[in-house]
Parts: sequence; structure tokens; C-alpha cells
Amino acid sequence: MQVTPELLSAFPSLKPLPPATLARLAQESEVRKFARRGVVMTAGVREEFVCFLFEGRLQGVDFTIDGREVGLYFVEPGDFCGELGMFDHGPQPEFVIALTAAVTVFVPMESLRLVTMENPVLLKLLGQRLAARVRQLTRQRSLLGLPNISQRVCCQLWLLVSDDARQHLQSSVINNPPTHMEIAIMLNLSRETVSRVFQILQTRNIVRRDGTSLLHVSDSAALKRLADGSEEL
Amino acid sequence: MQVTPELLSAFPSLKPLPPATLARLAQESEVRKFARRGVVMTAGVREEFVCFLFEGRLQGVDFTIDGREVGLYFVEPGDFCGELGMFDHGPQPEFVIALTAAVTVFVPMESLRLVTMENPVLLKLLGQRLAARVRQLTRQRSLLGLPNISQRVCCQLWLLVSDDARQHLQSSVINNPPTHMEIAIMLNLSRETVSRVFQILQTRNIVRRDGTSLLHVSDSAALKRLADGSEEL
DNA sequence: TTAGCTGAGTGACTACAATCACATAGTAGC
DNA sequence: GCTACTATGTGATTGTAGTCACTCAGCTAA
Repeated sequence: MQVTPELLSAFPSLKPLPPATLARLAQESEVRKFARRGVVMTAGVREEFVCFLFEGRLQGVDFTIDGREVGLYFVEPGDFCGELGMFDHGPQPEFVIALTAAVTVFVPMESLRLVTMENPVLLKLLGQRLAARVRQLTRQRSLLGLPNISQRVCCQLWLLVSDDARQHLQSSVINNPPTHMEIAIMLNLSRETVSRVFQILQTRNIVRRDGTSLLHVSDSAALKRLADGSEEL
Repeated sequence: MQVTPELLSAFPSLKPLPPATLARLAQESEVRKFARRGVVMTAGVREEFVCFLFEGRLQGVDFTIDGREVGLYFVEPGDFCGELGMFDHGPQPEFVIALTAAVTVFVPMESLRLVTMENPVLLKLLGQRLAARVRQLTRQRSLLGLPNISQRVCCQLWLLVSDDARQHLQSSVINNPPTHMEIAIMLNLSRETVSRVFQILQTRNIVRRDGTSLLHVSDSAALKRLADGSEEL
């Protein structure tokens, strides 16, 4: 399918580029659609594209030697993934799969590399982005160190709450919340354990489910206390 | 203490820089020595230096909310740490502590930033380095997903084995191996558990301790099998 | 409507790693 | 040498999360 420069400029990281550059990139890029559970990027393969997510939700996942799934991060619309090879020409370290049906734009890595040479702004953005990834991985790692399981779940939930709700301890809504299974693989837990924690949170009126695509966080303050360990579940 | 350009050029990442640049950097840098357990970098602080390790061994560590220590990575001589702020001016995400007495060179981040503008080679190196860090964090994360504890320990041990010993399944030696405690915090285990796994490995003649600073891996093939799960302990 | 699928809730049981509480061995400093 | 400290080894006990085996709810596609 045809990619227009306008489509590309919908992505915050590409927006600063000059129109001519966007036009060139657009010509070389392609739209790819994925069904739920589709494999967007394959681990160990030198993917020659950076994947920009237009619609849907992706997840970076890895597998342990014994086949267990490990959740790494989520990709939200406007964001991108598969950019690691931009820096070291190495293979994609993890799988990226579609959690929902997704629309993406694949931009060839080599073209993007040329663009960064002329546009330091993009290079800088990519660097910041990679740094953010390291910070996220580090935070997630220290989350896994928590010996208390419900605290781990609450911390993860807390990270999904919007920034301003976190700041002002307001009640808020999480759109398209991850399934229990998805949370479980992020936190090294079994699905059942996550389910049991959610049960407690719900009976305590801290969170409330609303259909499959909404999760209300009614009592942000309590969730925060559980997340930072000042209160036990 | 005075830093000479020669000292700086001992670091692989700085070696490619022109002598004049090295001389300038050397003037602005300083040697800092740390005792065992000394804090090299503090989490949450905007450290204005990149730390190059000359002698000794450092470890990046974080702490969970409840105060538990979490091991993230090791820094070996010739390598550096604290470079994340180069990309996004953000604070240092984790602590770095000295595992042994250590000699380091602190290079001001701002000077290094200026140098990268004139020397794309350094910029590229930094990017590769950050990418390597992401890969390492990802690998470590999937290690934590292993449900079998001895496999986890063996995997970690396997990562400490030198590359060519890994390739050819030769017996090899790990210099200054991490203590059981250091391994434990990297793998989310208790010290005792690590100790018990080592006991089994030793009675099976797979590894052998030689004083405090050497660990012989006598049976690399067995270690590999244990690491990849084709054999159980 | 029905079938089929995925996600979620729940009880019973169990394995296993953490914890505690020591003992012992190295090493470093004086 | 002696002392102090850190690293390591080991048993007993216990808590707790994983696993298994279900049921149930909600969605969607024939």
C-alpha cells in the first residue's frame, strides 16, 4: 500500500524532518497490517526495517531457553520499534508481536540511516529513544526484584496509569489494558497469580473492570501505596 | 591526580581520537580511586562525568522499593559507565559500586559531548555501546524468566566464560569471579541457593575453585548442557 | 443458535526456594 | 600471631507461588 509523506509526519519522531526527506522516505516505505498475534519482528534476524506503529498495540517479547514467554515492553501508536540495528547493524534481539490487529509503516533502515547523517535532529531523537529504552529496561528489572508479588503487580499497574493521574492521585482509566496473561509474562508470574491479585484489588474497590477494553482505577492513592510498599495487600 | 593523554588512549573507545583532542580531554579529566564497596555513581543524580575504568571491577546495581539489592551488569577494565546522560541529559538510572578497589578516570560529560560533535567515530561507538547495553539487559531479562534455578545460575556462569572457551568447549578460567552474593542479586536468588548450586557443580567436577580469585571451569561441555537445559542438575 | 475460542476466576495440592541460624573457612590488618 | 571481617557451606523449617483441573463469561463467526 502507498505511504504518503503526511502519514509519516504523523509520527512525532519523523515530524521534524524536511518535507523533501519525508517524501523520499515515504516512497521507500510500506504499510504492513498485522492480525492479532501476528509476528511483527523476529528475534535473531537482521530486520532491515524500522517499524512505526500507526494503530494497535505491540509487545516486545522474548523466550527463555525452555520456551517460556517473557514480556519486555509495549509499543503504543505513534511510537516505533526495531531500531536497535540502526546503531550496531546487529540482529533484532527480541520478537515483537501484535497484541491487537495493527497497522504499521515499515521504513527501510538503510534509508533512515542516510537521513540521520543529514539530520542530526533525528540522530539525537534516536539516541534519546534508546536511552529511554535502557531506563525502561532497568526499571522493569528492579521491579522483578520485588519479593512481594502483589506489590509487583501493583507497580506494573501503576506504570500503566496516565502521568497526570499519577501526579494528582485522581481516579483514571486504562484503555485496552493488558490481559492477565500479558501482565504475567512481564512480571515472571503465572496467569493465575495475577488473576488472584486482581480479585483482591477489585473486591477492595481499588480497580474495576468495564468490559474488555477498559480498566478503571478508582482509588489511585491506594494503588500507589500498594505499589510503593507502604501498604500490604 | 594528573591524567595524561596516554592514559586516555589506553581506552579502546578513546583511542581513535586525534592526539590534540585527547590532550584537551586529559586536562579536564581526573583520576578517582575507590575502595571496595565505594559508590562510583549515584542513582537519580545527574552525574556530569563519564567514568572510565582503568583497574578493578565495578557493578551496576539498583535497589527495589523495599531496599533489596538488584545486580544489573559488571564493568571490566577498559570499559566505561555512566554514559546514559550523554544521550538524554537525564539522571543516572542506577548505582555503580566498586566490587574491588578500583582506579577510574572521570571525563566531563559536556567535554565529551563536544568531542562527539567533531568526531562521528566516537558518536558511533557510543551508539553501539548503548545498543550493546540494551542487548545485555534483554538477555539478562530473559535469563530471569527461567523457572529452573540451577539453569539460571549455569547460564550466568556460562556468560562469564571467555568467548573462545565457549566456542570450543575448552576448559577455562574465570578471573576474579563474582561472589555468590553478587551472582545472587543478579539472578534474583538468595545467596544460599547460589551456594548450593555451586556445591553440586563442584562435586560433579564441572567447576573448581582455586583461591578467591580464580574459578576453573573444568567441564565446559557439561556447563553448556546445564545452561541450555539439555541436562538437569 | 450453536460451536469454538480466548480470557478470567478458583480450589487443592505440592514443590521448592527463602529464611533463619548456625558453623567454617579464608583474608586482611595490626 | 591474633582479631575482625567477609565469604561460604549446610540443615531445618515454612511460606508461597506454580501447577493442575476445572468452571464460567464474553466474543465472533458459521
